[in-house]
Amino acid sequence: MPDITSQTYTRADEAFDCLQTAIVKGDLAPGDKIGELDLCSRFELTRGPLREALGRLESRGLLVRRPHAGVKVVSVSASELVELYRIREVMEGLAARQAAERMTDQEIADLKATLDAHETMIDEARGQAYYQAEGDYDFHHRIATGSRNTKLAQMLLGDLYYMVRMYRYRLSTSAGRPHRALGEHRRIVEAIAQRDGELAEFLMKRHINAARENIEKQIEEGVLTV
Amino acid sequence: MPDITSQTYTRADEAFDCLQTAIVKGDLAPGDKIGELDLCSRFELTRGPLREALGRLESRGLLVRRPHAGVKVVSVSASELVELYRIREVMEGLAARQAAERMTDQEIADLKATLDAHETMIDEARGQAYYQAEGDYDFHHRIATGSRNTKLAQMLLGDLYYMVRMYRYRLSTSAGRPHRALGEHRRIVEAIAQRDGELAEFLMKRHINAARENIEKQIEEGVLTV
DNA sequence: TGCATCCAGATTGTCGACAAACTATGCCGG
DNA sequence: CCGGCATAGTTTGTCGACAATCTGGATGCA
Repeated sequence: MPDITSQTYTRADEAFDCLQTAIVKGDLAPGDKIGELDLCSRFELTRGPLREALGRLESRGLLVRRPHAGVKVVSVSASELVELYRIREVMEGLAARQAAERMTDQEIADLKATLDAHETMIDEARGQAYYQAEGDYDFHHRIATGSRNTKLAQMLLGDLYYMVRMYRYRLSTSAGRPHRALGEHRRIVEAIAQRDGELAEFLMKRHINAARENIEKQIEEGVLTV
Repeated sequence: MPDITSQTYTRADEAFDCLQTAIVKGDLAPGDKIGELDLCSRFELTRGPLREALGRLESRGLLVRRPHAGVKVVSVSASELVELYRIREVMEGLAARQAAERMTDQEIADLKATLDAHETMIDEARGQAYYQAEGDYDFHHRIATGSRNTKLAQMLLGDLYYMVRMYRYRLSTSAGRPHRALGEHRRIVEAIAQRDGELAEFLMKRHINAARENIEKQIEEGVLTV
């Protein structure tokens, strides 16, 4: 019997993961024209699997490809980043509502514990920005999966979050925002724990709206290029 | 100068389109295990481009792939179809709101003309189901692009609609629904024409909600297998 | 009879090489 | 001096073949 857990990673999967993280972490800057054999030598694989991975990345919108002309990392303008948050607002609002209806008590308890861990991290102020960013991602990740909506989770985790994270390292978290964000998170979890889907949706939408406004402020201040 | 409009279709693109339409039209039934060289002989191409296309389809959620075990068309359960409509509700609501804010007067006029064309088609009752289905798709398509939200349109047109259309041919449109749907469309367009984004969003959400309830009714009646 | 094991066949993953298309450099004409 | 064009070089798209892995049936044993 084939071990169902072994998942047998193929070279294409490996290439896909490597490229995706490379793009998200910024090792491959937006707008870069990257050659296929450059990537082959960098990741120790041949062009076959690589091209398959490139196809997947293109389909997810992280790469743009012009036939015979090469592939370059997609460059998301600041205005498009704002549009991304508008999508997040409605989709994560839905996720929060469904999570309130469907999450198990155990999952909710874990979610609370996660927030406690985030709080100590923020209070200790060590690597504030990084940990806050990862903690934020963790929080939204749990709610997306908790919605029990397969396609919704797939779209959020597989598409939107990667594009948002591409720009996360550029965004300066304004002082005091981590604490405020944590408070918003706590209120959302409370609503979920009370199984109040309507409230959870409202709070989540407002939470992401606040994040969007924060970004728009940075754009006006010229911190982020349009 | 290379003609920007010529787009130079590559074999992989061709394979992608062929497979996508084959899946949507039902030529490849959900759950089918399909072999790579079967597909190669069917579409007159080799495994290289085919595998690239398969990677894209998999990334879009139309196929599932297990290493060394082959690829099969994704089978969306009826409950998952309902979840899809929940996503559509919030995303198309957003699209309608942004369309109300951003569509040009010309686009709105075209949209109205489209609805008029649909009405005559429905009244003449020729190919009612088919034309209604295509007309409905056309309507939503225009609003998605009219939102000027690149990623939103991409997710709707490139992901959700294909999965919904996979099941469209199974859904029996209940008598009188085309007329009612057309009326709902008209009201949405009116709101857009008046630049009332909030109302457009509300009406669109209600419109898709009605479609979802129609599907749920069919599920209860056993028309659609769960 | 039922179950586990093994083997054969077919299928998938991977690789290297050939042909077509684009980019850039240099040249020519105005 | 500038713009357009031809050519060389590189990169991409495509193809066929080899090796690793999974599926299904037959076999042996309890």
